Amino acid sequence: MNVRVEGQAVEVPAGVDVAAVLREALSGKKFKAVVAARALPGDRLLDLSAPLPEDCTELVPVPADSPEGLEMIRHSTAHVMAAAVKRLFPKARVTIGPSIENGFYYDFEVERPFSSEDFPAIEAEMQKIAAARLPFTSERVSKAEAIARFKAEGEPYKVELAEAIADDTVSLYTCGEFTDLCRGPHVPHTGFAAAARLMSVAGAYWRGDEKNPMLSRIYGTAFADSKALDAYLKQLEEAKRRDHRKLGRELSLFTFQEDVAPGMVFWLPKGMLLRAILEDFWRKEHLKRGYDMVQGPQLLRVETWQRSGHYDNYRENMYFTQIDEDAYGVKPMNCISHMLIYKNELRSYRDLPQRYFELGVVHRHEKSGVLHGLLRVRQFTQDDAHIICTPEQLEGEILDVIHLIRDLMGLFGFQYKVAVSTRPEKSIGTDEAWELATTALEQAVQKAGLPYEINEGDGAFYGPKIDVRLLDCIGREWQCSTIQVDFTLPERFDLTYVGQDGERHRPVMVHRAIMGSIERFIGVLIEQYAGAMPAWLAPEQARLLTVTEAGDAAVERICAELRAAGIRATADTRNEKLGFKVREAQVTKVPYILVVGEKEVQAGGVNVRLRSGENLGLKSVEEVAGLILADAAEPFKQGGMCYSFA
RNA sequence: GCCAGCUUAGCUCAGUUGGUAGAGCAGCUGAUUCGUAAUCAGCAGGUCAAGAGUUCAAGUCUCUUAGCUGGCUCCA
Repeated sequence: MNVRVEGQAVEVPAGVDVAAVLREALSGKKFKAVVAARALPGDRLLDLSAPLPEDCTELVPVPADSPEGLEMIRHSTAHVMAAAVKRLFPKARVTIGPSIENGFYYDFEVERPFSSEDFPAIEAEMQKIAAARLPFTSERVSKAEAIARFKAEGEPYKVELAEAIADDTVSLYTCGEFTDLCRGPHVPHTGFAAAARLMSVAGAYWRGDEKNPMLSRIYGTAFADSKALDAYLKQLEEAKRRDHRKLGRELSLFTFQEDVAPGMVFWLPKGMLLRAILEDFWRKEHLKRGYDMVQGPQLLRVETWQRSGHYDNYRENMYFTQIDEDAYGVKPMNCISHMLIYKNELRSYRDLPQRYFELGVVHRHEKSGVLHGLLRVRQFTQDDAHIICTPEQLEGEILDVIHLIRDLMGLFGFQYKVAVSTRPEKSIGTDEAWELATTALEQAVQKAGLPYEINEGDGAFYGPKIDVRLLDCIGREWQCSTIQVDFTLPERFDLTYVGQDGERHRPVMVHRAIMGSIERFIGVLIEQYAGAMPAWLAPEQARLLTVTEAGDAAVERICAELRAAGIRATADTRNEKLGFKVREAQVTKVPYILVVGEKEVQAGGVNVRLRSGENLGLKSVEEVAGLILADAAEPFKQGGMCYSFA
């Protein structure tokens, strides 16, 4: 048979393995860095030791440092780690060990959970296995035989996994004395697992279910070579410098007092100013886009939460308070108030859609282990809105919301992922309603031209949703925007509008948040900009520095002028050396550093230094004010930027 | 809530085989008046997260609780 490899035709006798074909076609050196091959047609990923498929017409080598190659190295390294663990802890039971983004993990059932103190021994054993360059060999056996073998080895989790496989035969991979149930493929030998590092331990439930036993998980990472591994570890260190919790302290933005109010933010003057600017911008943007601002009470009577279903479904996350005979629930969401505002008068189809916007402060008693700086707190502010509309208006309303999401994310340059979540098993509402809402969501995302994935069965019990997730500095995903279609609450609260026919009809409600929570959004924002906020958001836009006290009067005067022009300027007239004051302004990320010394006093201007270190030289006060104001112009005001009403 | 680790001055961290606490930065006081990332000196600052236990003696060993960090489950 004839096969093409990188454009070159190779003559292959039947039954020859993939490695032999590649070796024939490629130079020896190039072949070393190849860990697998793709077979066309069919796009199958093959072990190098696998026999070449009969129908194969083309082979594409998979290099070790390609995304696919790395995935294989990591998956194989997970096996090597499991082999090392079984040598050191023979009683450990193996479960699963996939590759994940940036690494891999393996879950074990052990008497004593692993701690990072176990890492040196495990890593040393892994190095031994890697140095031995043991081949990964695969075999296909009957399901019954695999189950019998895992039973004999005392591996109940593997038995359970094998039993769940639909096929009659299963594939097993062996390296050294360790055999694992695995679909493969794997790298040719354990030498490819040499550039590995164990990262952390974690408890993880078997199959991700809280009711199952907790396993001990070891996270690790692996790369094609040690140089790439070192580069990755260095990059992780760099990323930690952008951690919003560290920057929040360094830039005096916010603080936590864990003993007093765990999971709740104390906003310091600069952080509160940043937040106020962001909120102010956001309110104006909502008014421009046809929303009305409303605000409901912080507490609602318990009976109302019973009616909404929160008392039955969400009680463990709510705070309650009681005075005399009156019991109240602190709101965990804003939707109830918005519906009650809708119901305040009789609505006509001419009034729809009603779009209620609220920067609503909500409290949710999150489990203690999940809190994380600004990104996961117990008291937070949602940029929440509820759109109450007719079924016919649904798709257009959703499209507008998606445009708003796209504009905001584009404004800050965020990378984000969109997912449409469909009807879960436990849900309420008619098939038609679900169909209508899901279609509306999907069509809107498609019309907006956003790539998205479908999360089958991941919707809320009352309706399907769109979620948008942003990445923090080390690549963790945080859900921010959400659009949810809801038929249930309008039903429960008997929302109606009078149609053209004079009859009462049931409106649909869309719950939506764009930033998600102001706290979380600011947290991700700080990491996105590494603390150097754009001029329009910077709490302190310009700082005037004196060289000696001879400049004090000029600096005070210029500072007042800039403030009068609407610039957030401060003056640093402390008796310190200029270098000291410049450094301090620079580390606190002030966008404009304005120096006033003898020269500038005489010329009647300031010396302009940017936080990048660039020096723009002497400029008049008017010039500088113009410069800063242009730089700090509110986004969306600037020529059509980000706008997309197509 | 579950698993592992951590908690020493406002911040970042030292602290020996158990012998009763130390630095830098920040703060305060004074000197210094200086040109683009750290001027010098002095002073002050701690129930070593909280509680209990072992011990002649605990920052150090054991247990309990709280909080934090990284995960799991959940979630904006």
